Amino acid sequence: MALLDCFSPGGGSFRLTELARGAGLSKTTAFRLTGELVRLGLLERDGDTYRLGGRLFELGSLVPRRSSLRETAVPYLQDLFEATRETVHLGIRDDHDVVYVERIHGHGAVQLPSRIGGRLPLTCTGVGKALLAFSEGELVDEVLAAPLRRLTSYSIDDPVRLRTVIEQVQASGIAYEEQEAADGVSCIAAPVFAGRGIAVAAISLAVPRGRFRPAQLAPAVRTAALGLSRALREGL
Amino acid sequence: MALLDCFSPGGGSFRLTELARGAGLSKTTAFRLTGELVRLGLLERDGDTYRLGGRLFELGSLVPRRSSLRETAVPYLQDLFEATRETVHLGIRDDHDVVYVERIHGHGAVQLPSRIGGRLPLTCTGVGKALLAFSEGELVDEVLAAPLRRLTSYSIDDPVRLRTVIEQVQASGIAYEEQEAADGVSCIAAPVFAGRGIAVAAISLAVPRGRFRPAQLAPAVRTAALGLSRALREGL
DNA sequence: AAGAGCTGTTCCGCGTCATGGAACAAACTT
DNA sequence: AAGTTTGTTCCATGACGCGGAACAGCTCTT
Repeated sequence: MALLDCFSPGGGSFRLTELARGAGLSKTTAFRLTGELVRLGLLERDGDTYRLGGRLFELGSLVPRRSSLRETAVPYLQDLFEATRETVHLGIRDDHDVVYVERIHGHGAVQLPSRIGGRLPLTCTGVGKALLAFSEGELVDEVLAAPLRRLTSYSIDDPVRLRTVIEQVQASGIAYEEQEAADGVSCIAAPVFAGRGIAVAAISLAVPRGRFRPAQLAPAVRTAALGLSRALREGL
Repeated sequence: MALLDCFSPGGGSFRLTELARGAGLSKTTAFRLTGELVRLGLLERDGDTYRLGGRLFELGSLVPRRSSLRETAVPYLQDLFEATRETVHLGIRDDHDVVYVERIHGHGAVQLPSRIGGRLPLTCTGVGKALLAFSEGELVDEVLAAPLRRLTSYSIDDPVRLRTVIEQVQASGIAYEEQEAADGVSCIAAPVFAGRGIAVAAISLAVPRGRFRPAQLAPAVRTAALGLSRALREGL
């Protein structure tokens, strides 16, 4: 795992020595372990560089919560994309982060820090705020107690201000985010419920700041989120 | 890996004893190893049952070939879905199997054996035939030499017949498949090229047999495949 | 009610197998 | 041509993973 974690931020490829250093192993053991990982399909070797292996992709696609959610969500994300032609996200919460499960975009999509399987702080993203606002008990307090991470100069780092934002989300059922995750792009999100009151996922639209029209986008996002919520309830 | 492989066919959840048996380990070591895997996030424990962990999803999403292909392909798959409203597949080859990388479908989608990250024999699927027809040198011979697996009663198990089918695909640039992977559903596919002549992926449409109109679907599939091919070339 | 068959969990002594330093060859840079 | 990388092999040492045995909690059976 120490070796595989070297790839965690953004994939890519590494040489043996880099992996050994990154994992804190001696070159000898790194050599033997990478050989083993290649044999298992978890790593692939191309000349003298290593990258993550296809086996990981297959195993990762089998993770239950993620893959079943994704499967039933796709049609609703699809509808939302067709109605708005903007980048659609589906995310879930893990600890204090949002993990993106699906992302649908058209040809000229804006560059975003979100990536399927990627993590971002709950507090900097529309999906994160929607998840946080409808999370169990003391999570909001926990998150507000920790120092708030920032991704841009617009990211909210004041716990007091963030709390009122969260309360607005709870009242309206819609979360906004304006350039807090990436410069020049705003975001509108809605929570997805499976049972009572706590969100199991959230859907968002990421829109270039120039054409951000919340009044037109909000109903579409809500509709998608409600449709998915209903589908998840019926699926059970 | 022996433990993780227990989940390989279709995910789900298992108890400790099942995992020990499935992996060929003593209950004691299975206990210790599952504990370790849970600690690493590769497994999740819920009461007395285990399932694959979120970490695997994240690592799997970082696998380079898969994720970059997927990222640039999504808009084209999107277009294809909107034009046809049928289930869209994107697959690559691994050994003698096709591995599905993306799948887009609408609300009333047909039940299919294909799943993202799932494997099916090259010879039973549209995507597989397209990949096989434009693969390197001796792969066709290799595949035809091995006994041909069957998924339905329509699956081709005669090497001679399959060879002529492959040659038709090579000539036309379009692969057909009729109920060879699942009863009641047919398929039309086109190869995606990155450089010269060998396919790096393939795009397919899966259509209920009742409304399978190849003449109307073929141009759409080819257009999507050509568009993606161009995007991959320019991306490099 | 009390046993029989499960489950997951802990303990522990044996023996294996992973470890990392040292030495090596090849391919770079200087 | 010397020097510093790289990946690779060898090997003695000892830590640590191994599985059998024993235990505790549970559900059924009788």
